[in-house]
Amino acid sequence: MKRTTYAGSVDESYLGKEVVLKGWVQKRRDLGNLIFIDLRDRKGIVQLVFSQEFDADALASADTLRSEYVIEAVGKVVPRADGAVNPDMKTGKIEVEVHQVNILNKAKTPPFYIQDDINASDDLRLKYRYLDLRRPEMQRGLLIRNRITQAVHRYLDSNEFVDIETPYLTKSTPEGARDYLVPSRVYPGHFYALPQSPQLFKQLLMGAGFDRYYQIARCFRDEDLRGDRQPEFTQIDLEMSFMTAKEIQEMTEGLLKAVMKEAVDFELKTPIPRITWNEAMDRFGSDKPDIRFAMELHDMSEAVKDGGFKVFDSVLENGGQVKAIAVPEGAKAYSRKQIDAKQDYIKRFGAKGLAWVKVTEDGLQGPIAKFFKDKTGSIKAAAEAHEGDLILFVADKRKVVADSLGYLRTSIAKEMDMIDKSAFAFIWVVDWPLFEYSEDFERYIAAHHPFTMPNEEDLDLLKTDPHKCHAQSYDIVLNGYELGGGSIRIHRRDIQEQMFKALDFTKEKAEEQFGWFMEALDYGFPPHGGLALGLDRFAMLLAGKDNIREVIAYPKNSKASEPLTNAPSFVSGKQLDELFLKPEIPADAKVNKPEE
RNA sequence: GGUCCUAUGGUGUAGGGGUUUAUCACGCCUGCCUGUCACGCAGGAGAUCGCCGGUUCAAAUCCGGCUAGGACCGCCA
Repeated sequence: MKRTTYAGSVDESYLGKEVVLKGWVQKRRDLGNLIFIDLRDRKGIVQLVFSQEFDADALASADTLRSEYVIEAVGKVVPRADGAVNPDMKTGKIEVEVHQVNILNKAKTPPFYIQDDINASDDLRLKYRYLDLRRPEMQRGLLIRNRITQAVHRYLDSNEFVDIETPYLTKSTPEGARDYLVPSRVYPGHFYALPQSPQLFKQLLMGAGFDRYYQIARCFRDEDLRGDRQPEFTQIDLEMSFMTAKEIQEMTEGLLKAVMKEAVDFELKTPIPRITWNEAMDRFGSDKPDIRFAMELHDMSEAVKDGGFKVFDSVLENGGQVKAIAVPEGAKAYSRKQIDAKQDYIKRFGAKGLAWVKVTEDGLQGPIAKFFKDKTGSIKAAAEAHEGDLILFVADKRKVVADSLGYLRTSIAKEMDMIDKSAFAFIWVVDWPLFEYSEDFERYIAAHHPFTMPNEEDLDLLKTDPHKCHAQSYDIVLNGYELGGGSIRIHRRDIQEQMFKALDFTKEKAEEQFGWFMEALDYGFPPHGGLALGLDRFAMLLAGKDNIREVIAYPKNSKASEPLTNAPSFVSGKQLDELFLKPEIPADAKVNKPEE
């Protein structure tokens, strides 16, 4: 029997017609000689009715049906009686009088309900991911993801972009994240690496003359996981020749506009606002500011200077900053205990403390208020605070101040419900530093990546004082998440060589690692640049989720394993022998995963 | 590598040394029921309270270790 339509698609246009439906039993309501079955497929749910009046055999069969049985049902679509209409259901005005039903497969009772708003653990959901994915909410997320990628293909195709695949088995390169390695059977002791991104391959495609490339590409980074980070993730990867940073951003805005329209029917206004990296750090304490709410950081140096509060004074004398945010109506909302908890939290960013005052009708109140009795007006003005507000101060080095207040800003905004959850607030963060100092490596590393073009006016600095250079790079930020980033790339060998030099590469090391790439720059390489968007994060944000696992069909758990297949796993000695591998596992190493 | 939180029938939970035969809800099973849609009613089954050890006359409960999961810091060019 051929399915005539989806269960969830049956509507009044089918009235009087015979339909063949296939799907899962969502729910059985057995009233004796009258049985209702909610039949579910990916389009929704329709009510089946079984009665002797339609077919006695079908009624008998319906009695044996259980949740999640897979069935096919033949019946007539009829209107429901006046009192039996269910206004909460899309298909609530009709039902299907079944005169034939076949069980296609039985089902065990699932470990959790196949419905939205379950609170089963993530572990259980991942182990039975195929059941989790039956839930409409999960299907909705994957369908939004699908609409995004379909819109991307359409928009880019209509703008002359060429979809080209790049290798997954490629060369390990220094810098950046830890690589996933794949041993070579043919070359003992040699390894491929899974790509952290198609970066150099897409640049070479510019060298090849394709001038507009895109790929929805999987990327791999062997680092610890977070809610917005998986070891394998998907980028919408773009690269363009002969375009300025501004032109690339405009092309991206066109893409975002198309995606927002098609995926969630949101009218994105362009141009998207731009902010420099410096301004983002100063005003929001973050390089990925959430601009759905204000509560910006304010420099309090002048207002608190010479107040006699030693903590502030000594920080300022040592070239640090005193900055603050004013929490609207925060004086009542935050108890001393809650402020202390915030203080404990920001210590992880290096903050030594969190100073605060409450703005009341009698002036400032709080442990440090006594230092600023005659400065109430200037403090209120500097912090843009009003009566009833709570002013939170952090005094420290620039980065500590930014991290701490940036965190406080977003966490308090969430707690105080200051965020419009229906908003999609995009912003470009431009003019990034070219380098950042790594405490770990005790040297400068590329802030974006080593192929990023410095600002034209900084090209001389690259030779003399490279670490002051800013870059022609840009991030696109959505609701406080780094949605994507890109840059104009270096297309001249001399600049690329200077870049490696600034990164403390010896000439030999640069040649060994990237000689193959730099040689390409010698053969008429066009100016070019591009950008990559994180598809998982994009889908997460458009689906209104707070974890990218919710929009990935088969994600890893937070310990980088996959409970469904139980990957990673041990392999046979034969497999290891073929690859010339011999694991040496320290006695204290954790080697077993659950259920091994 | 570090910090914090969690672990009790299939699922989610209550219980924080002995009034426990471990609470409740949903689910599951059996029976009844012709207008349900969170169907209803009656009955029933289902848990060695994550694992190991310690304290104690007595441990689901207190302590230690381990394991697993989650969040965060580091890490993520």
